[in-house]
Amino acid sequence: MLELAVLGLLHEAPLHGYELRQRLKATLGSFRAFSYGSLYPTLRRMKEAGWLAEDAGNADMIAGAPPLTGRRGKVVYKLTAEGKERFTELLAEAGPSAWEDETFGVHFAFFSQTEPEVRVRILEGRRSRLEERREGVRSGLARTRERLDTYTLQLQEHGLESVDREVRWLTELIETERRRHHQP
Amino acid sequence: MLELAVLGLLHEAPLHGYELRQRLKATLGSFRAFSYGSLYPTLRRMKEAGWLAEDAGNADMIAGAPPLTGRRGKVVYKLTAEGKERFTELLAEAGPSAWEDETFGVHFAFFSQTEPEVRVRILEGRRSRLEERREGVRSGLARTRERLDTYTLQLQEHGLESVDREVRWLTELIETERRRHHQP
DNA sequence: TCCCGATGTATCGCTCCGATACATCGGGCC
DNA sequence: GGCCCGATGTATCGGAGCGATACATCGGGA
Repeated sequence: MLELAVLGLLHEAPLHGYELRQRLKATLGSFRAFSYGSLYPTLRRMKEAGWLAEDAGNADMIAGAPPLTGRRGKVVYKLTAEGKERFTELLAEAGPSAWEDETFGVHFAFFSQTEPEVRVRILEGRRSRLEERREGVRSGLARTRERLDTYTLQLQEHGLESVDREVRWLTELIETERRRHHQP
Repeated sequence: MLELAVLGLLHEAPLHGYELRQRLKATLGSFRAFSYGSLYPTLRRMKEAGWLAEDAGNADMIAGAPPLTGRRGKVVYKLTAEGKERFTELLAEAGPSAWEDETFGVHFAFFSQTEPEVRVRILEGRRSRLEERREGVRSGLARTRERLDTYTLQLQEHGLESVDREVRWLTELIETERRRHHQP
């Protein structure tokens, strides 16, 4: 997952780790954070896989960096051609890997670079996923309602409403997509 | 986390792994699942820690189990005295460990066994946690709104509304708690 | 001058997930 | 009678991500 996010962000511009994380927070918002504990290992793995390269030209140099001391640290990453290819490849995926809880947000964040049909398929996939879950919870709730204490019940119902809300949100998005798609 | 959930469920009745998981799903609902991949190792760890014991008396025996074949499998777990103590101890905690994203739901699920003041403190802690996050997202959004594409924006705003909703929910719960608490 | 908070890179141990592997049991169907 | 399938049941493995932590530099304000 982080992989896709990194590819997406570096697709716009080369960045170093710290800034990457800032962008991650700004882009995914309350959806997900991604700590350095996953970021740096992921960057290493991706470099090894050949998706990215360290941009040796040091970022600080640009703004007339202080002449003394050979600048250490600040490793700037940029996408390689393979990295860009990989990004396109991942963006084209419209399976469960794109609409599960942990993944959907990241895919959605890069929807503006995603094919319209893929967008719709992901949104619909996500929606049916949630509808399934809603039915599961609903029926479980119907079966065990009387056995549950107030708090458990409250938790369940709040969860149910959250799911409902997301389903409605998705429905709106899907309709918007269809309108845009059918009369461009 | 799973630890608390297991303690809570076994506090009500002895269960075997499979049923434990069913209860986990039924109790936490859409909040969290906990797969076997975490459940069984956790059970082992907890047994080693002395919080649970395998109830040798086999569950199937009760309903006049088929006489042939020495019943294999079906390991029934029950709390030890130390386990019950540990549960009480965990229930009394009212720090961040009780109101973070991953933990709050589990703590909430066992609120009926939790001290009223602890309940309120956890609810309030959770609420300020969410309010903090909301402010973070809001200000980030204000700063970068024009730079974001439609989808990223949509994601942020949906996230913001979700947080808002949960804050409102918590506020209601807190008020209910206070009413109950002050005039019992 | 000194210290603090932001910037910056990096690792470690841990929890949890998803996939997978098995084995058994009861019921429905041909 | 025989077969298969879905529910019940126990268990492990690899991998992703998190939170804490360490450490170093830099700019600015007291």
